[in-house]
Amino acid sequence: MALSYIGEFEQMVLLAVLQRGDEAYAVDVRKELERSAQRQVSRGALYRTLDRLEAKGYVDWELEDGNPIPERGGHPMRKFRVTEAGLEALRNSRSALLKLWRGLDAVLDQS
Amino acid sequence: MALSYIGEFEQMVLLAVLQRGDEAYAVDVRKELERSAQRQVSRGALYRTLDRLEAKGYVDWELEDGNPIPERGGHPMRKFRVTEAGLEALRNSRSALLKLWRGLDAVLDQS
DNA sequence: TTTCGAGGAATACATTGTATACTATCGAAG
DNA sequence: CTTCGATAGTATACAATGTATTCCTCGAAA
Repeated sequence: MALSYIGEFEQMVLLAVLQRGDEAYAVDVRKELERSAQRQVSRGALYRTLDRLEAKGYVDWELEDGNPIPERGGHPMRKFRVTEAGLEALRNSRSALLKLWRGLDAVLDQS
Repeated sequence: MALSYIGEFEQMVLLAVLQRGDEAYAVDVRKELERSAQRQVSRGALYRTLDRLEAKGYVDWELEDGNPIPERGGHPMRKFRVTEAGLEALRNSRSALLKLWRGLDAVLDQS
């Protein structure tokens, strides 16, 4: 199981974490996903995927530093970050897709 | 199961079929994949995926017209083609990824 | 007619995708 | 200080996808 496979949803979650920069709380990541991918994301689906990405070493997280207590109730919020390994995986996927898209713009571009 | 999900490998297989144009025999598709995605693809994996794509209506195929018999033994070769629904699915995936990549070039570009 | 190579199908199992239900914790209402 | 509701996260369960291994079938060469 050398280079573990990265699924499509995992890829999108990683990207959404990156997009959020310093504000990569699960809730924000979910909003980013629904906005960009135009699809519903259940909380369970997201947390499950984040856990798996963590197990692969593609993300890590810390409890927020500044204001330790979330706005209102609930568990302490985790702030996610993409690791170097995660970046590497993203680069690989992207590289492959770019190659496969090459020359197909006429068919794939939606105007 | 309204808009059925399209996995990453399915997406790549669709793209490889497109890339091959009129020569989209399974064998060629496999070569295209290994070349672009830099990864091994077992025959079983490919045929399984092609079958699923067919079940979703994303590809169809016909037995080759010109020379009806393969070069040497074996089953008749199937020539695959991406359907309009398949193109639609590809456009959706691509659109989502392009959105998620936006602004991350500095991190994602591998030189 | 036996062997061999090529294309494909069947089987089996691991990994991912996804929803639903559950737990815990805080602020506010009473 | 007890209850309620909202919020953040966890657990469980199952469907869909990813992937390899094995088997089958057909011609051609020997």
